[in-house]
Amino acid sequence: MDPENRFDEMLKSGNLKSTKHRIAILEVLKGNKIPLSAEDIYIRLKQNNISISLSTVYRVLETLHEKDIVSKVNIPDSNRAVYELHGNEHRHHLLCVKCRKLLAIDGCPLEEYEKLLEDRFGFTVKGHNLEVYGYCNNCAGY
Amino acid sequence: MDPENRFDEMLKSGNLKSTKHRIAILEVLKGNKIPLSAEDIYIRLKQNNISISLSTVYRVLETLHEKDIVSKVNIPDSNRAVYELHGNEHRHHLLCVKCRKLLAIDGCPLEEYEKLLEDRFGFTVKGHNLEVYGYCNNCAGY
DNA sequence: TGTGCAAATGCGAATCATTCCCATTTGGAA
DNA sequence: TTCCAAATGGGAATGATTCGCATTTGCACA
Repeated sequence: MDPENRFDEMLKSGNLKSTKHRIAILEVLKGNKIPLSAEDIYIRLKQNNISISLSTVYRVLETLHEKDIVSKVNIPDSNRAVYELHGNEHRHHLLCVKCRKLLAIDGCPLEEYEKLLEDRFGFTVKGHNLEVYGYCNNCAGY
Repeated sequence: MDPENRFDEMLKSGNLKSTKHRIAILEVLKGNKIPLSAEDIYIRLKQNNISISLSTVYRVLETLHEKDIVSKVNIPDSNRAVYELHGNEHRHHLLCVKCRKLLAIDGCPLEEYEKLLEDRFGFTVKGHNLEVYGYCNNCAGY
């Protein structure tokens, strides 16, 4: 199945209309291994001569995030969020505080921990945010 | 040792001058088990007839955070930060997305995981942010 | 294949936590 | 007590994100 049809399916399964902007944003995300900010996406779309408003980029990302099509990553010590198409499994990232590079980590160490918290606190866990930061191997010497 | 002297010590050990505002902020934090936002602290100080500027509250919190006297907690899905006096060990929180209550969790499940990441990615881990969210036992039924 | 209407979008203004600027005040070393 | 770097006040600036509202568009149904 070609990518655009796959995106159509994803949108339909979330009861979302399939619009050229949503497809275009999904395509930008698909073309990047690194999570992108709303503005990054906006700029890439402009470069591809796609006319869109920054508000729309935010709205689309928010919508796609609600439908679990896109995941939202909060950058530590910053008020920026970045977004990525997620496969089915959720993941976390390593942020280099020097070069600001983000590395994706597959898997998540918190599954049993969440169960423990549910037992201990009578809490119904819906999710978590985890970002790990430090120095990447290029920046390790400071 | 009385609390004020203890705060003096904490400030001195971070090469910080001991000012009445810093002491007052530390006292507010000490009097609250729940992490407070800069504005929460500002309001409490005003209620105690302490004249202070909101900028100063932010600056003091930032400084105390840098010196590891206070820890900063980012609230998921919000651009607010809250602060608490931390004992020596770091901790995480459970956020109820309905009533917005924060529950402190003692301990941290990520110590070995960080070592694993260092080995796997050649990354020097400096820290992490982890917040878990869901429904507390009062809000569990939605 | 047209029609209608809810959903999506554009665009600029508004929000809101936080930071910045710079003039004034203050802690504490000497 | 003096003096200077550090701390503070207060208001403006920032910057990411959201909101309001008029306009456009996807698509279900006729």
